[in-house]
Amino acid sequence: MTIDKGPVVAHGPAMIGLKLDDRDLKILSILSREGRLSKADLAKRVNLSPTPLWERLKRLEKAGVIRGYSADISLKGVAPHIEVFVTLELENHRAESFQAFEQSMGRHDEIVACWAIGGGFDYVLQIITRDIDSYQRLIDTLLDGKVGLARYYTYVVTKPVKLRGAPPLEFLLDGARPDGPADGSGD
Amino acid sequence: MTIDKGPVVAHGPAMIGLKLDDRDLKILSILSREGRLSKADLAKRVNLSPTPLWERLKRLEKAGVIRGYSADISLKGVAPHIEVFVTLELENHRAESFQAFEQSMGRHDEIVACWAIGGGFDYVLQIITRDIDSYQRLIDTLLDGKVGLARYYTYVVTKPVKLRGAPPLEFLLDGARPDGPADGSGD
DNA sequence: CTTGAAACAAAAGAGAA
DNA sequence: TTCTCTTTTGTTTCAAG
Repeated sequence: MTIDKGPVVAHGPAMIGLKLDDRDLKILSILSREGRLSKADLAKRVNLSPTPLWERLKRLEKAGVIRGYSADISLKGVAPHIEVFVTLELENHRAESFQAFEQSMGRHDEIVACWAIGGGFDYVLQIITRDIDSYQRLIDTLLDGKVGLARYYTYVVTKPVKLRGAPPLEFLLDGARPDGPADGSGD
Repeated sequence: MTIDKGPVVAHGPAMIGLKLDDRDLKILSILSREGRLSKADLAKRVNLSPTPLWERLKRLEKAGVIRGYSADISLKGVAPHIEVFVTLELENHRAESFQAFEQSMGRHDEIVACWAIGGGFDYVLQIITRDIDSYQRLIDTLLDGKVGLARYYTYVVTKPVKLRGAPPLEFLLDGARPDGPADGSGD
């Protein structure tokens, strides 16, 4: 059975040179932490009336800067689970191997994220699964498949130290600041 | 169609003892992908009228199962940036070293996430920064501080293969399935 | 769980600065 | 243009059954 879980990666529309002013920044910054804030309240927080805010939002969403919204689910107190990071290397570096591997990523819900990387390994995987046992079964599945794994290292998360940051918008968009004071509030 | 898996009893450090039925699961699953869906629409999608849905949602939010909502920001085409994973080990493993290190995580917006891990390293860091140069400056800051880094490995992301998805709720909450059919409905 | 009503938010338009 | 103001439609929340 192949479940189409869809998109392995949803690239935003290839867009270029969208200009974001300070208010856009603030909007993004607020929404990245309070994704369900009403547009009216958001407008107040950035000193705008609803309509202009609404237009900015639409622009940001259309441009793919805001890719979507999501609820932050905590498994704590809901189900036993472990979180694991894996760095791994493929046996061979032919394009078809990469492709086969990357497609297999989409077929496992337990693999919640995957990045291709440089620096001694080919991929980093973030996995959430029930326990070590089902983690090992997942790895075995990957090993058994046509995907050739040369080696992999397992890092079990013992404690989340810092969770869920938004990208450092102010820092990235405002060249100079060493470590942005994320908030220009006081409007 | 609704698959009846029977209620699952939540457990964890806080021992909440929250019972999640199939509909709660579906609600979580939908909201984790469409975090700004209106409650009215969500109600329709799970065959409920607004009020009971509203009560379930409130219960889930109060219990901390839904921790919050956030907008997914994509910087593609908006700002130059690189994403980096770092595995690192501290020089010494005294409690105060860990504590100092973990506090320093909170002081840098570029460090978007950090996990304590077992397996040869102490931490995994996920970093988003402007370029290699500012990445290196960040590392230097950590090296200069009282936080003693014994060694660290840098993995620059070359391609996001699978973007952070929801935790595999159905899989975690429903014992046996190897790879859950994420959806129990044809609504 | 349903109805239904009052309070509130979203979306779109007319027009002023 | 970009914002404010206004209207219509739809959503949220809660009381009562």
